[in-house]
Amino acid sequence: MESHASDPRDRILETARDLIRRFGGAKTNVVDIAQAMGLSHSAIYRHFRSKAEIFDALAAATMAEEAALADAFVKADAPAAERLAALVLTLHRSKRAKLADDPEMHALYRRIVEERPDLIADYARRMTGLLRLILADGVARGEFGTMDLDAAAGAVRDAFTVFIHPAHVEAAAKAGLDQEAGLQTVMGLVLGGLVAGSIQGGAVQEERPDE
Amino acid sequence: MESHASDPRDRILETARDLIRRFGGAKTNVVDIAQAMGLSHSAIYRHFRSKAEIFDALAAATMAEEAALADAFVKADAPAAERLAALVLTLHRSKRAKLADDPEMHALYRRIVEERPDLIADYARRMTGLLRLILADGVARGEFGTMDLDAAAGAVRDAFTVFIHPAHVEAAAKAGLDQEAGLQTVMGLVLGGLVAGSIQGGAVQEERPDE
DNA sequence: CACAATACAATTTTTGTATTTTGTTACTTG
DNA sequence: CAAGTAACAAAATACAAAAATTGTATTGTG
Repeated sequence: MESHASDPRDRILETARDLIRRFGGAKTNVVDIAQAMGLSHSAIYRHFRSKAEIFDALAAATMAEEAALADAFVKADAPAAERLAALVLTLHRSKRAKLADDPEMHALYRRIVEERPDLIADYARRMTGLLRLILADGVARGEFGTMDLDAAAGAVRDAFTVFIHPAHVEAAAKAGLDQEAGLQTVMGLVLGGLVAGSIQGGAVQEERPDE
Repeated sequence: MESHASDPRDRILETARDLIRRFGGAKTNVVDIAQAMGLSHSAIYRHFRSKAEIFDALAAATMAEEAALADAFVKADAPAAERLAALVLTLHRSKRAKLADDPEMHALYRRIVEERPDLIADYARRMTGLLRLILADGVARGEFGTMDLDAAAGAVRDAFTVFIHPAHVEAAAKAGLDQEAGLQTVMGLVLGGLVAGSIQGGAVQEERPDE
């Protein structure tokens, strides 16, 4: 886990990120990245097997940041309902902020979400795991009723996907809509359901690749 | 509301649909449609102002079919919870079936969903209205607790978007996943929340363009 | 005069080609 | 041998010319 700024992989990623922010993902190529670092482009291929791997790594980094953001709420000491609500709201705002502050990186992320279902499946799995932890804690604390934790975590993820999926967030933003009120309402509904308890999967709950 | 097969507009739409099914939306042009009807292409322009209008009308027809499908559950005489569950499940299965049986028309629909937020907003509005009717009935019957109907209907729509939005349904299908179990679980959660009641909007609930 | 065909201008798509970019390999250098 | 360069083949991209498609205006016909 060494994340020195001198790790060549990280330096490449940071340079790439900088170029993408300035000129966009479409106009950034491997030669440019190498040039910005004072190297020949083939030096890059010592550390990444392809251009796609560089771009994927940037998207993966974004996902990791979000997972870290979410993780804070899993570890926090507060009622599960509060943590769940705060987690989802934070992720939503993070996506919105990224769209506004860093549109080129958002566009890259959005593209990769569309063409790399496997990366998304991993991300969804990780996030669902975090949700599961909060739900389990909520049950342990007596806040929530009984439930099939895996099914419930997947259901919570699905119910909030529309507030976190970059394509939906972007569509809402372009239409000039604020999704936060809707998010709060869905949260009210879901928390009501969780408190009522007896949540079971309709069958074995599969993994879902969306998000 | 005359829908004779002899209405020229309908005949054009049916011909277009047939060609799209056979050769795909990309390879179907106005000249082809006219040719298939034994007309010159300019005759088509007596009835449609542009090619886009033809394609949009096909998507709108699909939306109307779904709205009709949903409407049956609004009018049915059964507990609101049952009707709500059946409505959402039916819409989900309808999208899945379309994807499997009519992939070219599904692709066209998916494309239009992406590039015509206004059409989608209308569709979402109509569907949300239907959901609202069921919710109102549920409250009247004493099945559900009190709620801000507009906010609740929007929240239900948002929570199930992932099971009905063509992009999500397609992504799940491509990954070989069945979404029905997840849908049932979300439904359990949402119904729990609706029964518990006291659902309010976080603020004034805006219209949402997704779906 | 209603309706359809033809002719035509404006776009858009396709095709073939030149250029750039990617990714590999063989070769330097400290 | 770790890190990099230079040279090169393969693939992707950009571009310009040709072809088609779209949409409109004009003309023809029952």
